[in-house]
Amino acid sequence: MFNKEITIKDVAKHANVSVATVSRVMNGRDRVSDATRKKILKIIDELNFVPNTMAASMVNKKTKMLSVVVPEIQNPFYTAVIGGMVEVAKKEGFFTLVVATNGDEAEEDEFFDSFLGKNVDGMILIGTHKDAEFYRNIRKPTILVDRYINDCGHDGVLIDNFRGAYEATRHFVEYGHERIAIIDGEHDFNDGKDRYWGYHQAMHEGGLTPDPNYHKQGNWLEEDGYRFTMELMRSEQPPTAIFAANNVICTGAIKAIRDLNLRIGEDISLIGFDDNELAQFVQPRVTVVSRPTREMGLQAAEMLIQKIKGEPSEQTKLKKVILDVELMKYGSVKRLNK
Amino acid sequence: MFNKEITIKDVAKHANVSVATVSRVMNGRDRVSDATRKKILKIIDELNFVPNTMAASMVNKKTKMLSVVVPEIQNPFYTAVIGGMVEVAKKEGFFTLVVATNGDEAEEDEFFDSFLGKNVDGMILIGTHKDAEFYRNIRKPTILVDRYINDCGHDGVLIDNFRGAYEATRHFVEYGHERIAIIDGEHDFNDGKDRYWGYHQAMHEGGLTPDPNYHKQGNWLEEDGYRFTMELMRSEQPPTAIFAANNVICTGAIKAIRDLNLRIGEDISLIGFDDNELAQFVQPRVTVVSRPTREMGLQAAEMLIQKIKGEPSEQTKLKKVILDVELMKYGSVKRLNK
DNA sequence: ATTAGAAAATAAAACGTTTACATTTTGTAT
DNA sequence: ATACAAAATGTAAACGTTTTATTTTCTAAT
Repeated sequence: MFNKEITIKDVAKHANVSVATVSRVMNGRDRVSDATRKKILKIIDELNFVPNTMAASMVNKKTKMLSVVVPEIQNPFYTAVIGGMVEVAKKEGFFTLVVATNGDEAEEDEFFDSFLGKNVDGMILIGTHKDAEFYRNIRKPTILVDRYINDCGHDGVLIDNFRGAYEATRHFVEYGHERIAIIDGEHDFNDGKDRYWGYHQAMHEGGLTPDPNYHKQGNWLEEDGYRFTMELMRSEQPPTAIFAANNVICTGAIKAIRDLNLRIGEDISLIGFDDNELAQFVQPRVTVVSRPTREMGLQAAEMLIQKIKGEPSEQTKLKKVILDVELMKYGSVKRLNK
Repeated sequence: MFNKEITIKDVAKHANVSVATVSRVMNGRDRVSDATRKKILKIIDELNFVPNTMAASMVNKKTKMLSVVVPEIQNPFYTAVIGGMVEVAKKEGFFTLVVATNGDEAEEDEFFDSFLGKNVDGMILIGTHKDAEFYRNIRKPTILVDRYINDCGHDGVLIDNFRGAYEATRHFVEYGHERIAIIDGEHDFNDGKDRYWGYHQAMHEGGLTPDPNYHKQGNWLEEDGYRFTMELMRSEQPPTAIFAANNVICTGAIKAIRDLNLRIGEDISLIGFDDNELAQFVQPRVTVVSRPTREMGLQAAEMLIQKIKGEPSEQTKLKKVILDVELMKYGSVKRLNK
């Protein structure tokens, strides 16, 4: 219980060699004779020696730690990204520091000031800041996920938000819908903005003019989905279709539709962006724009580690990886024409 | 981009003082004249100096890092615990390392070997190992959450699984149910075991003998909930009530009931352990044994930090904190008697 | 003006590694 | 046996802090 921590020196002493030799067998760097290697390995095992990574970090400037910064830790989208990242990181021998900023710029600042500044090899960032300046100040290898800020100076892993919304809306149009509503939120980040304009373009291409009364902007929250769906359906001329621009809005919409005693795919057609438990449960299952959440984490982590390992000279051009979305048609859209 | 990292030495040089003095103003430890303090603070700000925590850790043996080890990172129960923990940790100036073991003992071992052994001030552990030995070998301040192993030598934060299951079952009995089934999993850990015996006791107290045919043991998975519910309801003499011993089993049960075209609270009564999205959605809402997930994280983190800060002499007795559960009656249990 | 004592500041050791360079040992060809 | 290259190991500096022991500076009482 009170035995002092065992250091490389203890191992060296027991093995009758210098610390350098011990260090060498641990890192497999230089050559060491087979005999001594075995001897040292045995002693390491006997003494239960585990090297102090921080001491090592001091000299080689690698901490073998990554960090992932997300707005909140309980949203399934973020945990999926984190899950993917942790998996890759572990495989490559990195540990992952998880930081939640609560979507608060000040908290994000604080974090950067206090810790990250120095001790992490790289990070994956789902940022809250909206100014490119903030991101340009980050000197560590960094990958932006989901929310990309132009001129930020970092690589990104994104999905094609525009296309997702476009496909969803086009699906409505093809099925003969004309009164198509969209529930989204502030256009603070490109992702949300793109979704709106994807909707917009598909409307125009279908010969429809987006009606401002059918565009409900909240805060991307479940309660917005609920409230606006109620509002829309109780209006004089309710829409025949609703596009819920993110997962929780969709959840809210489903609940509202239920509480209004309406039938999905019959009284009202619905498409959600991003899958979710409820959309899968109700019948018919809700058609959704599915995005590869876990893959985003995997991809981002791979790019990050690549970057960390790579020569500094390999300063390639900035890279944005756009992962594809897919419209999963499950039958929550009623066919009106033909 | 390529400017060298700024160290405490640079600050000292610019301020014309020794590094010791700079260190002192940073830590507020010793006294420093007001004039020099101001001067140094200004320089720190100007140079944008952020101290290297690892170097500091080397000498004072505190990393200001906590770690939380969970079986998986996508289960809402674990993320809730993590969320609570991260919140407390941040407030106290600690960062949180998240480790997922995938419920695999070998992975858990590997983790302990490689990193945690030394570089974290303490940890919260939702362990996969079943042997007390494993836990006794952990020399760091550690709090076990949810799954407690006797004689492990660490404090724990738990919920009253026995009582939760007992209350649920008693509720069934009071409403006149006699054919009460339970779907659970292996009794590897005390939590699961206790739930079964809580059910068991309530049955006996209600003058009922638990029927082995009504006890379905799977692997605590959603598919088990689905499969066993199907099985039970299609049997010759289906139960009138089912107790789903965890959140995902309950989800599976709800889906099965839906697919069987049965009505919850009418054709079959259901109680789940731990709340979940679906249980909240269906109508009537499913009665659940609710446990304070986030609070578990908060409580555990507080105890942990307390322990870390405390004098080593304060070797108090082991402490198990049992948080209370609550049976939330929402109407998925039909009244059969009276 | 002197000096004791407090206050402020410094010098240097320590933390546990890695690694460039130096030295010793071993092996090989003459 | 000798010379020399290659292999194995050792020595010591470095990483960026904190902290103890020590020195310098200041304050105030004589």
